[in-house]
This record gives sequence, C-alpha cells and structure tokens, in this order.
Amino acid sequence: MKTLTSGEIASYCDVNLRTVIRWIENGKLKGFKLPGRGNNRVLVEDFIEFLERHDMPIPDSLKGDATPSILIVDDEMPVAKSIQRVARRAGFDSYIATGGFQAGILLSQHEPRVMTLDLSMPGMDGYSVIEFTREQNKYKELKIVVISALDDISLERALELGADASLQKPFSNHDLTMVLEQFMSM
Amino acid sequence: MKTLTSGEIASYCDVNLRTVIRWIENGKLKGFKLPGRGNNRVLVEDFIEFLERHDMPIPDSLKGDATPSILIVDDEMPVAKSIQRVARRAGFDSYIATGGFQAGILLSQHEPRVMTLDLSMPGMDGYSVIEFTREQNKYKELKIVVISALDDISLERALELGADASLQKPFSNHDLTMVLEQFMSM
DNA sequence: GACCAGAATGTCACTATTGTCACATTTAAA
DNA sequence: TTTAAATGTGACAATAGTGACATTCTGGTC
Repeated sequence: MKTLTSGEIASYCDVNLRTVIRWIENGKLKGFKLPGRGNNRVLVEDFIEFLERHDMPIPDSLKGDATPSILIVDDEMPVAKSIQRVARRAGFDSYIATGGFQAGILLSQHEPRVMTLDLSMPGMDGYSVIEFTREQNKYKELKIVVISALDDISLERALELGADASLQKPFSNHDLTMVLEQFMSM
Repeated sequence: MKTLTSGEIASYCDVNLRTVIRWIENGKLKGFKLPGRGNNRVLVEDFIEFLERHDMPIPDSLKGDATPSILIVDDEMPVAKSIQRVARRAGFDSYIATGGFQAGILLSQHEPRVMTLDLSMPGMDGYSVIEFTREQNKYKELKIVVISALDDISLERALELGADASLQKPFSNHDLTMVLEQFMSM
C-alpha cells in the first residue's frame, strides 16, 4: 500500500506544497492524515485517479510496477530458460512457472505485463487458462503470448479465446524479442 | 489474539518505524511492550480501531483476517459443491477451483486459511502443489487438507510433503467438519 | 485591449512531526 | 547453538503544516 506525501505530490505536479494541501482539504484529491499533526498521505492509486480525472500527465515512476515483468509458463525448464534468456537480453525481468498452480500464484503475486504460455503442456489445458484469465477483470491488461508446436488451427483458437499473439515452435529469438518489446512498451 | 510488530505497522502505514514507536509512546496507538527490551506489539483490533479513528485506509490483508476462508480444489464440481455445503454449514466462506491455475490465483487473491486438495486430479499433480506451497514463506500458515480416493500410502506421502491432514474418499461430513473447525479456529 | 472581482496559487517565517543514521540488543530462523 | 534479520534509542536533519498576505489566473465587461 504505497502512499505519497504532500511534498512528493507537489513536486510531481510541479506545484506548491501549500496547494496540494488545499486540494486535499477541498476534497479534490482524496487523502488521509497521519495522527501526529495531520501530515497528509495519498494512496498512489488515488493520486493516479486524480491525475486521470484532470487529464494531467502521469509520471513514469508511478505507472504500474516500476519494473514490469514477464511470466513464462512452460513445463519444460530448458525451453522456459531459453525464453527467459531472450527476455533478459531485452532487458525484462521474468518468472518461470512449470505448472498451472505455480502459474496462477506467480501471476497473482507479480502481476506481470506479459505471460508466455505453452499450449501443449501435459496435464494442463492452455485454452482454459486463457479463458479463465480473460474472464477476470483484474487481468484485462495482461498480454498473453501463446507458444506451441501445435498447428495453425490451434493457435488460431487460442487467439480467438483471447490470446494477444502466438508463436509457433520452433520460434526465432528475434520474433520473440519483437513480440515482447511490443507488448512491454504498451 | 494476533499482534503486529512496530515494523509491520510501519510498512502498513508507509511510515518510518521510529514514527510508529512515537505514536505508541504518545498513546496515540495502543500497544504493549515485550519484557525483553520493550519491543512493541499491537493487537490487530487496536490497530484497526486506530486506523478507523484517523480515517486511514485499512489494508486488505488485515480485513481478510476478519473472515478466514476455505479454498476447495477439486476438478469434480459436484464433489467441490458438497464440500462447500459442509463448510457453509460450519459457518465458513469458501471458494472453488477446478484447476491448478485457478487454484493458484484464488489462493493468492483470497489467502484462505485452509485449502482442501483433491490429490487425484487429472492433469494436475497434487503432490507438487503441496511442495510448491510449502516452499513459499507466504503460505506457511495455510492448512492443507488432502482429500483423495487413493490408498493410505499416497495420503501418507502427502502428509510427509507438508499436508496438515488427510481424508479418504468417501469421507463423512462429520469428519470433514471436525477437521475444518479445528484448523479454522487456529 | 484594458479593467475588475474572485478564486487559486505562491511565499515566508515558525513550529511540530517525521525521517535518518549508527549502534546496541533482541527475535526469529537455520 | 549459531546467524541473520528486526527492533529500540538518542541526537540531529529534513520535511510538512499553518496563517497571513502577495501574486497570478480566469472569465466577464466595457
């Protein structure tokens, strides 16, 4: 639960501290006071909502996680590692899940910006993962990149269910890098 | 009777540890000192009362404790529903996951106190779920109740891996209720 | 364009609160 | 038991809140 002080907001908005305090007092900006003398604190999410409401620019440092990450879902560790290498070379943090349960936990914990998903994992239906994820409002921003050795028709179906991109195995590092960079910069 | 350390409160309020100690010393926040050197402890309920008194936001993780829940992992919906009925009759909230991915997400989102886990789910290795969960510090408080039609040896193995109780199918509602009540009251 | 009222924002000095740092000590984990 | 992580403390630095008042902005009018 990250919060900002009135001073931090003042410098973000390039405005006087006095003014920020007035915004909070007027109810224009939602905040709360510490018990001491009533120093103000504002939840980051409330501040972002405030910025959006007034069409003010949102500083990069506030946008989502400081370091958007990638979740790699693949039961074959060597493959996963190779994807991770490509991701790292492109400058992105990543996590590996070798099973559905792990994937769910890591997704929920890290809220990555992109998830690469192997469709043909034994004992795990990639399609239902896509479906379930797409049903959840919380992950509507998540980009799903399907990776599979299956035929075009299977990949098509994945896209229909809500995947954002597909790569057929074997894929070139270049293609993967392109896709990751595209989604990670959105 | 759950308590919080000054450090935990500091991070909840996004405030310096020093400040929290001052609040306690000033009597603004009710707390007590351990015999050692006087490390501070605050009852969760006192902390919540403090937050409310100052119109400060209450972290989700504290609200959660108010209504501990149960996560039911079973691919057969009828079975899951029947477990849910037993849970509800005992007065507990519960969530159902019919796959590993779903289970991971629900576990992470709701942080239930108890998870019932069907060992013999097609395409999902219950053992690895237990192992993975036990490796994570975050879920060390989670009680895992293994439910399975498998033989005693399999259940034994689950217990060795870190499950807290096991029930052999078919189980009696009474036994399940006993187990749930025991763990939910801890 | 000049003028004006009213509102919003900035400035300043002063005080209270909060943060920082180094170090001793306790707790919790391995 | 040994080790690493948290916590408490005191002194001091940095930051935030307040009130009164100056300054700038805004929109409307002539």
